[in-house]
Amino acid sequence: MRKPKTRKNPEMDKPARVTMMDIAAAAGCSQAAVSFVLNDTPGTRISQQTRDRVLEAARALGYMGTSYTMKASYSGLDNVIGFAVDQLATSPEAIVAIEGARQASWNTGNVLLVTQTLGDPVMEPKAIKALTNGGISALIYMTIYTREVKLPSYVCELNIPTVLLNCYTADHAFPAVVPSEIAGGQSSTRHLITHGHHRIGTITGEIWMQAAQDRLTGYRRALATADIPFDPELVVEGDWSAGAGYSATMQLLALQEPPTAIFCQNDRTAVGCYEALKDAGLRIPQDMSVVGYDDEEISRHLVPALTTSVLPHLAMGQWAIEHLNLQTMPGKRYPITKLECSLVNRHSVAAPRAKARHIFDGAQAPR
Amino acid sequence: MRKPKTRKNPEMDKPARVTMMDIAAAAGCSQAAVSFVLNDTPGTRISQQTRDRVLEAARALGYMGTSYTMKASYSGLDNVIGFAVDQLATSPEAIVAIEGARQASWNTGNVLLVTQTLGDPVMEPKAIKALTNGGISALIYMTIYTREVKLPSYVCELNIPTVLLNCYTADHAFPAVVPSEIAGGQSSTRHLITHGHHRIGTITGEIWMQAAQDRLTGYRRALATADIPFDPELVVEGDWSAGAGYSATMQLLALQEPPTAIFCQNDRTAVGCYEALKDAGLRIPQDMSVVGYDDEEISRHLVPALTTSVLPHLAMGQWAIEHLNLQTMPGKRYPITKLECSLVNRHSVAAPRAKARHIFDGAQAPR
DNA sequence: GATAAATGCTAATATTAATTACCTAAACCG
DNA sequence: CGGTTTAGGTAATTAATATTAGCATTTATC
Repeated sequence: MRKPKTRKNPEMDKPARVTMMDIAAAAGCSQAAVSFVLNDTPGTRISQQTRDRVLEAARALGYMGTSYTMKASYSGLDNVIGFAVDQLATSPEAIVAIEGARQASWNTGNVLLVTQTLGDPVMEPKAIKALTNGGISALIYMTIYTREVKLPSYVCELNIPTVLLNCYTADHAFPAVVPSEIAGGQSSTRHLITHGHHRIGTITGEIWMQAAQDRLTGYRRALATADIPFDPELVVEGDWSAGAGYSATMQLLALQEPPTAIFCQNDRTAVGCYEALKDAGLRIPQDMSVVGYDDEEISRHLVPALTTSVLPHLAMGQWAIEHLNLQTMPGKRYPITKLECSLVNRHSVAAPRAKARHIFDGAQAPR
Repeated sequence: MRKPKTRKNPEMDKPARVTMMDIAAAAGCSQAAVSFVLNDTPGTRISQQTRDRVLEAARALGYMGTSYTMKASYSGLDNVIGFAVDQLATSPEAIVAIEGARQASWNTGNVLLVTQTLGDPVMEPKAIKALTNGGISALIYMTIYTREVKLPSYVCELNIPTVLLNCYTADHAFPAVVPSEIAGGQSSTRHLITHGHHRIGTITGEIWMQAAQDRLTGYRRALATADIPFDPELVVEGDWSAGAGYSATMQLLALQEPPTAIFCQNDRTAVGCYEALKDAGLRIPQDMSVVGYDDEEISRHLVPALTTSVLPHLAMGQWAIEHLNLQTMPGKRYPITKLECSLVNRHSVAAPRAKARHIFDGAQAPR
C-alpha cells in the first residue's frame, strides 16, 4: 500500500501486496476458494487437499489479510511478541524466563504478551490463536520441563519468527535454547572433585526425564575426566522429591564404602538428603558435602546454605528475544543452543575429613 | 456475515456488519475520511476533531475491520480476557492471582492473555494496546501492591468490562477486589489473644503503605475487642525486611515489659524476628510466639514453621473473572470487595509460659 | 444402471476498503 | 485586494474480499 501504483505500469506490479488471487494462482484454484478456506466460511465444501494447498501457499507467500487490519493493528505500536508457556504457576522458572524476555524486549520497545497452554489440546490452540489475533510479530514457545516437543501445525503456519525455550523439535526447524544440563552436572561434580572428594554419590530424578539423564551424564563425564572409576552403587534413582532424597541418602550411607559427598540432582532431593544426614548424626559439610541443583528459593534457607546450580532461565529468556530475528527460513535447520547453569557457591561443600579419607584408604587394602 | 442477505430485503440490513459507511454517517463525514483516520494514512490532512469523531463512532459502533481478518481471528475461539499487571516477577502473588483467574476462565472456555505494564508511562499504553488489539472481551487490571490507582483514560475508553484486582479507583467506577488486610491483622492478633497472650508486640511494614496501615488497624481492633489497652511501645515500625525485623525484635525485647508474642506484619520480618530471638536465646514458641503474614514460601521452611496468613490472591483472581460480566454501566459505582486472609496454623504459636505470665502479672502491681 | 444426493469447486457478482484526483473555504501575502 | 497556499475535506475510482448461484463430478440408493 505504501507505493503500489498498480495503475501506472502493469509490468511493475510484482512487488505489490499478496492478494487472494496470488494464492489462488499458486494453489491452483479460484480466488473464491481461497476466501472460503481462509475464512473457514461455514457451509462451504472444500476438500482437505485443496485446503492444505491454499494454506501452504498463503504461508509461503506471506499473505497478511487486508492491509487495513494489519496496519491499524500496528499503529502506534511497536512489535508485540507472544510468549506461550505450558505452565505458569507450578514453578518459578517460567516467570524468570519471562522476566528475561521482558527485559530484552523492553529495550527495543517491544511488548510481551503471555499466555498459558497447559498442554491442553483444546485450550492450547485457543491460547495461541488469542495471541496471534492481535498480530504478534514473533512467538516464543516455552515448556516448563526440558523436552522434545512436536509443534502443532498451527504454530508452524503462523509464518512468524519462532523460538523454542527449554524445548526443541526433532527436526530442528526452529532456533531453540535449553539449559546445559550435562555441563551443569559435570561442573557440580567437578566442584566436589576439586574439593578433594573421590567417592561421590548422586541421587537422580526420574530417569526418563531428559534433565535427569543429562545431569547424570555430566556426573559421569566429570568422574571420567578426573580418572575416577564410575561405581553404579553410588547412583541412586530418586524422583525429584524430598522423600526420595531421604531414602536414597540412607541407601548411600548404608553402603560398605559410603561416599564423602552427594550430588543431589535437584534441591528438593537435597532437602531430604539434609534430613537423612541429620538423622544419621552427620554434619554438613564436615562429614558430608552436598550439592543441589536448580537454586530454588529453599536452598538459601537450608542450614548450611546449599551450594547449587542456577538454571539459566533469565538468560534463556533474553537469548530467545535476541534470536528472534533470525528468519525462519523454510527448511533451514538450527542447532540447539545450550546455556550454562552456573554454580553458586554456598556452605554445603568442604574437603572430606582427613579421618574419613584415611579410613577409606585403609579400607581399600583389606578388601 | 453469517446471515447478511443484504440483497433481498433492504429493510432488513440493520444487523449486518458495521462498515466504514456506517461510521462515516455517524461521524458526519465521508467513507474516505474514515479510511484515512483508521489507517492513519500518511500525507492526508484530517482535523483532530474529525479524527476524534471518527474514532469515537468506530468504537461506539464496534467497528471490526474487514470480516476476513476478524472472522478468521475469532473462529473457534471463545472470549479472550486480558490481564494487565504492573509486575510479574517481583513477587509470587501476581502469579497466584493469574492462576486463579486462569482456572476460573478455563472453566468457561476463555483464554487469558497476560502482559506487564511496570507502571511505565511509555510501555503501559503499548502493553494495553497489544492486549486489546486482538479483541479482548474483558480486562483485569492488577497491581502488585494494594493501592489506589488512577486508571489511564485509554483503559476507560476501552468500553469493555473491567475489574480491578488488588487496587481500586477513587471514583469506584469499576468493580474491585482487594485482600481484607484489616480483618487479617485482626484475626492474626486474635489468634494470639485466644492462646492467652495479653502483651502482643507488632512489627509493621513501611507505614505509608495501605497494607501496613490496615494490618495495624486490625491489630488495634483485635486488642480493643479483647479489652486489652493499646500500648504504643509495642508497635515498632519496620520496612518489610528481615533486617528491620531483627532490630525491631531486639527493640521489643529491650522493653521493660517485653511482649510474650509478636505479630510480624509480613513473613520476611518474621525471618529477622526468628534470628533475633535465637540470638537472644529465646525459643519459639515456648518463650515467644510469632505470627507472620503473606504465607511466603519461606514460612514453611522456618523452624518452627511459621503461623501466618495467606493472601487470597487465588480467590481474588477467580473473583475477578466471575465478576467480569457485571456490566460496566457508565456512572455506576461499585463497592470494593474484600476477600479474607485466612490464617494457616503452623508451629510458632503457643500459650505464654506460666512463669512469664506470672512475672508479667507481678510486674503490673509495682508500676 | 438410472436417479438422487452430496461434494468440490468456479464464475460472476456484491460489498467493502484504499487511493487518487480533485474541490472549497479560510489564511496568507505583497 | 487579487492571487496563492493550505488545511480539510469529498467524490469517484479501483483493488480486494465475500457471497451467491450453479456446474461438473463423484457417491450412494434403489
